[in-house]
Amino acid sequence: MTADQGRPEPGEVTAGNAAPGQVAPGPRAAGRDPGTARDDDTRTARDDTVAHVVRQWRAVHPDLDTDPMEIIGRINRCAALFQQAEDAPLRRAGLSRPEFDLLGALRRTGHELTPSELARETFSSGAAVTKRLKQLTERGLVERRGDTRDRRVAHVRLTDAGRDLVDGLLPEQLAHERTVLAGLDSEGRGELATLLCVLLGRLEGRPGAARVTG
Amino acid sequence: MTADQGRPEPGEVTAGNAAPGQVAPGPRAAGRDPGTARDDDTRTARDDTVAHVVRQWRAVHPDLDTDPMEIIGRINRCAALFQQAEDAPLRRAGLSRPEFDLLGALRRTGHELTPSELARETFSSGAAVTKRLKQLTERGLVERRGDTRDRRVAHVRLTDAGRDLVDGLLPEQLAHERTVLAGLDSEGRGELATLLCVLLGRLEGRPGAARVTG
DNA sequence: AGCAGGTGTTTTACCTGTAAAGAACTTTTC
DNA sequence: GAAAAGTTCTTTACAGGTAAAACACCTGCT
Repeated sequence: MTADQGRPEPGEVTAGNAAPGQVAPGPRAAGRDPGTARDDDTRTARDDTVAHVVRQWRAVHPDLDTDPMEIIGRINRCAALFQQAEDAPLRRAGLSRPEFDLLGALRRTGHELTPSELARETFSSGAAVTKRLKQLTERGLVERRGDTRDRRVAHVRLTDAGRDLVDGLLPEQLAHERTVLAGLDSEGRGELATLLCVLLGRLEGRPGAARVTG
Repeated sequence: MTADQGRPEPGEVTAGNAAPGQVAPGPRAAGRDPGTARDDDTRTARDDTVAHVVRQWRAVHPDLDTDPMEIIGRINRCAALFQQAEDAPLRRAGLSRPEFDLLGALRRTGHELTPSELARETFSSGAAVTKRLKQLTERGLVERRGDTRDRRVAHVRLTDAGRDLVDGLLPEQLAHERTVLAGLDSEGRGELATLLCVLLGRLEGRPGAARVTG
């Protein structure tokens, strides 16, 4: 990911999240589930931070269905770690992620945007955008001009320097993402994208956005 | 997810603003993608905020392989939206998510923890933990006592009020997560957990953590 | 002992985000 | 054509995070 979508939280990550999520789909009671591999003894499998946390919750609340943690916890944690890793190159270029997201929004839309549009695109508040624009303008990465008919609105565009900066950083970010994703084969990646798409569909509002397989 | 993991960014997501959904994505260009299996036209699927953003990038940088965004972008966005949704009940209880994560760490481990252990468990900085503990102590949710042998260290534990608060909130969080996950069938959830586990394995350091099936 | 060096926790200075209020305009409405 | 109402953007006051330094305390070496 990269410029633009939301980060889970403002601030920075701090990295952390761990979450408890959930694990198996199964009707909590039964114990092992067949389909989903998850045994701790067999070895390697399912042994990440989240698995550990889930085990702790189960020990303390044996009655609670902790399955959701297996997914949500991992989503949160993956997001945190991805962002943490990708923040480094950004810092090197003197940008914070929110700033990069803003520049990215301008770059990908290809045209000028008003502050409110930028706020919507980057999922941040208007006040935050104002502040970021102030800094980015001072650094010569964006320029602004007032609207001719409606003097309340401003139009923001990338300078050449801003465009070059984004264009230089983007491939690097994608390359890192590709590296991590290489842990999955092509099929797995497609599957993952599809499943996340369904989830995101529900989160973004669309109720029955489940149709994926036609 | 719930207590404990981190949020992707400190700050929070700020995501706050919610994104109402995104404006209409006018699919400006047609761009089909060749290599990656995925077709957007045939059915409803693949039409979320991330899909829109990816289309924009492809239009501007046709040469760039934007595939990773389909996954990473969705992970980030899902994390942001989940947290945003789950922050509401927390606020109602007078807690921020980082605070809840801290309390959750104490609850699930079942015993006292030192500030450094709490920092590690919640993936946050020591300084941040110090500040949170100060507040939580004032509110009577945690208690601290000094170590007897090493007077530098402190031991923090939940008060009854703190324990009850977590126990009251946790089921609510899980219920919400379950609702969203209901968009996937049992098999899909298992698949998703497995794929994320592989990803997280790589992100958390383990190099060849791909073996999941034993 | 005495002290160099390491660890656990807190403090300080600063930065950035948010919510709410404010300022500057435009559009509505009577 | 004003006043009322709605927008767009900025400012203000404040909450909470971080990095780096400060503290307080242990350990090990001599």
